[in-house]
Amino acid sequence: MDGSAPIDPLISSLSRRAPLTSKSETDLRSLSIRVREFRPNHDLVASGSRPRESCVVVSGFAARAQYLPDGGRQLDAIHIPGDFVDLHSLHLQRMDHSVAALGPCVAGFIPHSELISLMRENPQLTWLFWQSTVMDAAIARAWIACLGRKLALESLAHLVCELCVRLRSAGQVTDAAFYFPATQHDVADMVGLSHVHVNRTLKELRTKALLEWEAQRVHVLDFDALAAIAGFDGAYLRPGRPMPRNAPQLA
Amino acid sequence: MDGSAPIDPLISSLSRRAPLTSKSETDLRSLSIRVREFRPNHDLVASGSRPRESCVVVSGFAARAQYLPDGGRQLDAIHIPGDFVDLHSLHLQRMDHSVAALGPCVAGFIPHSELISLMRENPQLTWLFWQSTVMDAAIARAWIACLGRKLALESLAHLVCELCVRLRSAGQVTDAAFYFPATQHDVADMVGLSHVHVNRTLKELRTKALLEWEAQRVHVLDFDALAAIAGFDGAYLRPGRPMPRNAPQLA
DNA sequence: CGCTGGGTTGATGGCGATCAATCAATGTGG
DNA sequence: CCACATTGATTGATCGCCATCAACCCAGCG
Repeated sequence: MDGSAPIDPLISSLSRRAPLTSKSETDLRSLSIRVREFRPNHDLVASGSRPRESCVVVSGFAARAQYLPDGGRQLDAIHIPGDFVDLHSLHLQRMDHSVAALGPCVAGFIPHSELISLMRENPQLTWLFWQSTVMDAAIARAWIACLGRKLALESLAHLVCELCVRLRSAGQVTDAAFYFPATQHDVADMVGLSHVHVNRTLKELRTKALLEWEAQRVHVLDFDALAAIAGFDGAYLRPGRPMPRNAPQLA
Repeated sequence: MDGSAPIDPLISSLSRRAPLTSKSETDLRSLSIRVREFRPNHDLVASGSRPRESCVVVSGFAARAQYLPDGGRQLDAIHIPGDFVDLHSLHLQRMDHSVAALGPCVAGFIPHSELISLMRENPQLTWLFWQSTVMDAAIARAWIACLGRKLALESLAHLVCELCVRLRSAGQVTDAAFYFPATQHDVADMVGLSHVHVNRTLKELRTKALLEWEAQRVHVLDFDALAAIAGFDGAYLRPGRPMPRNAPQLA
């Protein structure tokens, strides 16, 4: 027993939303997880595949990536430890995007069949898994607003605010700073800009003494100012509704 | 009996994804629906509210709207008859966006409590409702790619392709044309452009003989050419995976 | 010690925003 | 029946944010 299991980040992520019943925790720990390590930029999940297992980030970061016909790339989600990166693959015929490691990343793969039979007997986990996919979608909507209507400075500030809030609740922010291994090229593909313009805009945020960002370490110097610039309201990141008394069933 | 009930579009939409069991259809018809009519641009659901019911489009169109601090607006989803517009509100504390009628719209409101108790006893509907929220998210991802990395011409072509495919499967496309009551201002807020540029870009699509769009009627003259311009691949709009044998439960 | 990946900076250009005006369709009140 | 206002489509002129192209620097590394 080394005191840390690959399922721990997921358990800890879910229990931030609702106190897990002891049955839920036992059920989760009974899942078989195949653990794999990934190098930066390598695919955890391939676009077009038909996954038979779902993937949880154990440590490090992952990002969903869409490749465009012209060779361009657009990222549409960032996943931190404890996040399912493709729980929605339970419901989709084919992956409409790939998932790539952002920096070095450890991921755990859980067979769909086990997730299904687990949910069959555990309404709380059915509820929380569904809720995970819903909260993912809320983040995607915030990105849509950034991409559609915000300036570069605003979008980048928004990204930093979102990461900061999510990582803080995951306990990965210390002294207002967190580790984030994305290159400026990666960041450009998140906010829909060129890497050159990302560079200049980050410089502007640095010049304004709002943040520092070097050596894969983001230091948030003035969160409130960043949030003001970004028009950031973190409400969409808060835990969802608890499961109602008579929760839905999946069997 | 007038042969058409407000629940019909939803039933027809769900049964396109999976053959509904007779229990499912009976359960759906037993729901109480409060029907309301909305004028163009009026809110079906208000941002910031905590809905206790979910809303289904019965006829017409609705769109999710986010309002930005500077007064700007970004739409992040279009809903056609049979779509739940806010099923995710089951899981969210507060609406992080509003839902507005696009043209005249009739909507039905179903209490969350009834949806929950229905799902408690009907795994197929639990599965299909969850799947609805997942498919919504797939569409949102496609919008992210458009907003982040596509040119105006490509984005607009993509929008038309998406609408055409969705409306065709809903049986609302005849002679390659469909009714769509959005103004150019609305369209601009979908694709993240100014209404002036939307006007010019639509003109270009017209000039190229790819579509006609007047009097709220969109006529798709050359779908394949539009899809080629847009880099449109409709795979993400296809029905999701069927419910596995041992489906999850929510009770 | 050359190579490679990532960050940084400058010069130039273009896509699309903004400002502004016109026009058609519809509606409203006198 | 006709001024008048309103909404939406359309077009032109100008401006600016950001893309693109092109260097250059630096650190890590085989």
